[in-house]
Amino acid sequence: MRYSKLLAPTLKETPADAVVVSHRLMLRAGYVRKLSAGIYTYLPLAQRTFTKVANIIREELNRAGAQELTMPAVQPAELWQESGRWEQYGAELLRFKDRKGNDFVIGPTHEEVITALVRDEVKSYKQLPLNLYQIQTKFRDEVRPRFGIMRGREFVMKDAYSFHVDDADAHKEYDNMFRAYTRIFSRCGLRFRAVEADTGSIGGNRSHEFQVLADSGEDAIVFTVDAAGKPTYAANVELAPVAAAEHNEKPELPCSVVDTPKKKTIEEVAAFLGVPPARVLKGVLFDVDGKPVLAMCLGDRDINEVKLKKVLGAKDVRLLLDEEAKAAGLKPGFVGPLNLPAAQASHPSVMLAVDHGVKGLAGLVCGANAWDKHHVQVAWGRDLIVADDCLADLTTAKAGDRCGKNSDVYQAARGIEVGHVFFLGTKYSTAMKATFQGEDKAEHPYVMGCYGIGVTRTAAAAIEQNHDDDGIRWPAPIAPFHVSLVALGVDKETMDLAEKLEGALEGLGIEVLFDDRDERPGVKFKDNDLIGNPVRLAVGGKSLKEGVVEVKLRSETKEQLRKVPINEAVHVVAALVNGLLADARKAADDAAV
RNA sequence: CGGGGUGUAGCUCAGCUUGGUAGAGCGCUUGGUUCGGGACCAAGAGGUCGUAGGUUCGAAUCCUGUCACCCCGACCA
Repeated sequence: MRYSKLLAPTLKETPADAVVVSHRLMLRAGYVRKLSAGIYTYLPLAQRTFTKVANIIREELNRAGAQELTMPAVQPAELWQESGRWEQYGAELLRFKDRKGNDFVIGPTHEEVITALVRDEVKSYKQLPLNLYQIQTKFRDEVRPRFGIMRGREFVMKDAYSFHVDDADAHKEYDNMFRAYTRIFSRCGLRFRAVEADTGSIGGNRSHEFQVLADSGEDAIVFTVDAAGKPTYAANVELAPVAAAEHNEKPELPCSVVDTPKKKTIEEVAAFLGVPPARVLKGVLFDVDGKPVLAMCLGDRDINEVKLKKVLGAKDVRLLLDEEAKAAGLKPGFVGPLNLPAAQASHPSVMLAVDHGVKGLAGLVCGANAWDKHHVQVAWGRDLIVADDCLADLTTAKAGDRCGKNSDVYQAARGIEVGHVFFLGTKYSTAMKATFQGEDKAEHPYVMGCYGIGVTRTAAAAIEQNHDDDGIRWPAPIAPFHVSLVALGVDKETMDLAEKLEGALEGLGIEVLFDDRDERPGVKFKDNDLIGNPVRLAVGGKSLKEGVVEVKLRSETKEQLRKVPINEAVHVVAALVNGLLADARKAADDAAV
C-alpha cells in the first residue's frame, strides 16, 4: 500500500475533546473520526486492525467448534416483549417505529433473536450442543459515551450464544470458550487477566471478564498470586470476596453519647473526635426492593451494592434519598446500628446489614440516630450485638485485603473489559418458551451460555497498553501493516530500491505501508511512529551510500537501529515480522494449556 | 438525569468584560530555497462566528429560546 494513496489524516495537534491515550492517538494517527457522540467512522487503518482482531476471533472460535452467522441489527419489539427486556432494558435500548408504526429496536445484543431462531429451527437433543456467533455493529444508547472508541454507543462486537441439553454440557462449553478467549487475547499480543465477575442484568450465575491490564482502565480488579507470581485468584472488586478479619478487642471504656454538631461525614466526625476514620462506622441507607436497609462498614471502606444485593437476595438496590430516610424515622448523617427506629404504621422497620470486618472491634464511633449526636466507645458484643444473618462480606475489595477464597493478600490492578463469558442457564429459553425434545421424550428449555468480545474496544485497549510519546506501538498480530517502508528521498535510486523491497516483502505475505510521499524524512518518521506499525524499514539517504538499509522495531530506540546490507534486507525484515507473529501464537499455545 | 463548561477557518485557539463590518498558529494551494526526527521565504484559497428570535443606527460580542458537543457524578453484558 502506498502511503500517498492512503486516507490517514494525521494531526500535529491533539483534538481538544480526547481524554484517554487511545482516543487521542486514534484521532492523531488518522484511524478514526467522530460523527456524533460515541459514533465514529473507522478509517482504513482502523479497519485493517479491526479486521485482524476479527479474524483472530474467527479462527479461534471456529477451531473451538462455533459457527459464524449474521443476525439482523434491526429487531422487532415483539421479541423483546417476549423476553421481558422491552420494559427492563431502559433508555439504553434504541427504539423506533417503521413506516407502519410498528416498534423496532437496534440490537444492543442478540439473545432474543438467537433464542427465537434456535427455538424454531432446532427440535431435538440430537442437534445439540450448538454454538453460534456473529461479528457485527451494535448500538447501545449509553448514558454517557466517552473515551472515544473505548466506550462508544456504536461499536463492533463478537457475540456468541450456545445451547445445551443440560447444565453440565453448558459448563463444558463455558470452559471451552474460556480457553478460546485466552487464546484470542494472547494472540492479539495483549497482557490480560480473566477475572470472576458479576452477572449484572443479563442474568445467569457464572461469569468471567477478560480484562486488559492498563492503568487507564475503567474497572478495578484484585488478584492473588502464588510464590511464582502466577495468579491464583482474580476478580472484579465488585465481586471479590474479602475474608473476615479476626478481631477480638476488649472494651476499655463504657459506651456513651457525645455531641457532634453538624458533623456528618466520616472525615468530619473522625477529625472532630480525634479518631482515625477506620474507627468510625459508616452507615449507608439503601432502598432494597422497597424496604429501608442500613448497611454498615468501617469508615475507610465502601459498601458494595452488588454484594449487598446478592446477600439480601434482592432484585433492586438503590440509595435511599434523604427525604425517604427521614420519612422512615432516620437521621441521615447520624445513623447507627444502636436503637434503630422501630417499625411504625408509616414505614417498616429498618433492616440492619453489617460488614463482617466490624466483628470483634471495640472503641468504635457510630451515629446515635439523633441529630448531632454520636455514640463513642462502642464495643462489639457489648453494645453492638448483631445476629449472624445480618453479618456478611459487604465491602468492595481493595489491595491489602485478604482474599475470601484463599486468604492470600490481594493486589490491585486496573483493567479494560474486552471480553465476557456468561453461563446463562434457562433464563431466556424459559421466558421465550424455547424447548427441545430430550431423550426422555419430554420438552426441556435449552441451557444457554453467551460470550462477548468488544472488537473495537480490544483495539483501543491494545493502544492503552502499547504506546509511547511518539504514538502507537501495535502488537504485530493486530497492527494495520507489518512494516512501514520509509523512502528517505524521492530520487530514482531510492524509489526503485524501495519498490523492489516492497514487492519482495509482499511476495512473502508481509504487509507493507510504503511511504512514497515527497516529504522530509522527519515528517515521515513522525507519521509512521504515530501509526505504529511494528517494523520500520528505512531506505535511502546516507545509509544507501554505504550500501545498507536501516531496520528498526517500533519498540526499539534509535540506538538499536540495524544497518543491513541491501541484499539481506528482505530476509531480515521477514524474519523479524515472522518472529513477532510466532511469539504471539506461542503465547496463545502456552496460555491455553 | 443532576452539576459544570464549550460552540469563531479542516485542527488548536484569541477576539466577547467595555457592540463599530473577522484574527493567529498549524494544515491546505502555488512558486522558490531546503532535505535524516513534524524546515524557511513569498503569494494565495478558506469562516451565514452552532441555530432561531430579540435589543440596537449597528451584534461574534448584550438578552431569550433551542440544538450539539465535552467534563464530573449517578448509570453500565
